[in-house]
Amino acid sequence: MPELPEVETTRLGLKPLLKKTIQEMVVRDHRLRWPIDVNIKNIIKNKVIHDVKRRAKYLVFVLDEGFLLIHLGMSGRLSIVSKKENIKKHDHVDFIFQDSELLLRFNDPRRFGSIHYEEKEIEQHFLIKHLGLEPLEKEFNSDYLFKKSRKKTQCIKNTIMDSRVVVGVGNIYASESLFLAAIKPTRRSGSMTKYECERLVAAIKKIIGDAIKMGGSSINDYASANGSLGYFQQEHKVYGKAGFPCSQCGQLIVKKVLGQRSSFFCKQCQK
DNA sequence: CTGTAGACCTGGAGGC
DNA sequence: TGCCTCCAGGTCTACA
Repeated sequence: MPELPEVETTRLGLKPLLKKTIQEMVVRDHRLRWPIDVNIKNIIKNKVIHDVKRRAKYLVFVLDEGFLLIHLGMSGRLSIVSKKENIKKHDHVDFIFQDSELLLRFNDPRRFGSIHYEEKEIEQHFLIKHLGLEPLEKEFNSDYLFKKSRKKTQCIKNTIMDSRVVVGVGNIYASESLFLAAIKPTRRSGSMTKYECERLVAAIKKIIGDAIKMGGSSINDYASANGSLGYFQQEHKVYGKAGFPCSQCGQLIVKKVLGQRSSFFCKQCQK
């Protein structure tokens, strides 16, 4: 999927939908990570989109009443396209608007994405309520990570990818952040010093912040809502670079599976 | 409570 | 060309 910077890039690309009224939601395939509730299309009909926010990797459409919650999973994409645009494979859902030649199209080959409606408090939704801090908020700091990592025996990479601790640190940015902080992904979380937590928090904020500024990582032609491509993938220092020399020291980058996910790092630079 | 493996699903790449 | 295996941006759920 899109990692957090890609979701944020998508969110920014959805601005043209503000103040538009949803005329119809067309569901061609309801079989997403959770089946799309058959009632949603009736509930959101004629509602106005007042804002599009983001919590973790969830896009939150603020309607007159209630919220539409969309997750892109691994391969999901939201694009604003012309009503005349041909329907392609995996174009599962369309949102059609009143007085508009454009529509919002949800495409997701692997169907790990999801679409939910929450009537009341979005923070109480079952997919949202357990979530930890946003990486860019100031409460996510070295004191917090140090406290959270105490007594943990798991690898630090798994801890920073745990959404109950901090959200939005996906597989690419976890490897990149650990490289920038010069910390081995296999380090036991409980062994992290206060200073290392400080470096890691700073690295996560820098990597994610920079990636957002650059429009995300366009792996496999990932594109934002307006079709533009991101450039952050050109900045990857270790992710997907197994066997290539480290940009810092020249030693070959290695790949190791942690928590069933590929992790990339430099044995020389990361301790 | 913690940590890990399995599950969901499609498609592309590479080997034979 | 076809078939097989492996791998992929996420994260919930079950189980030890």
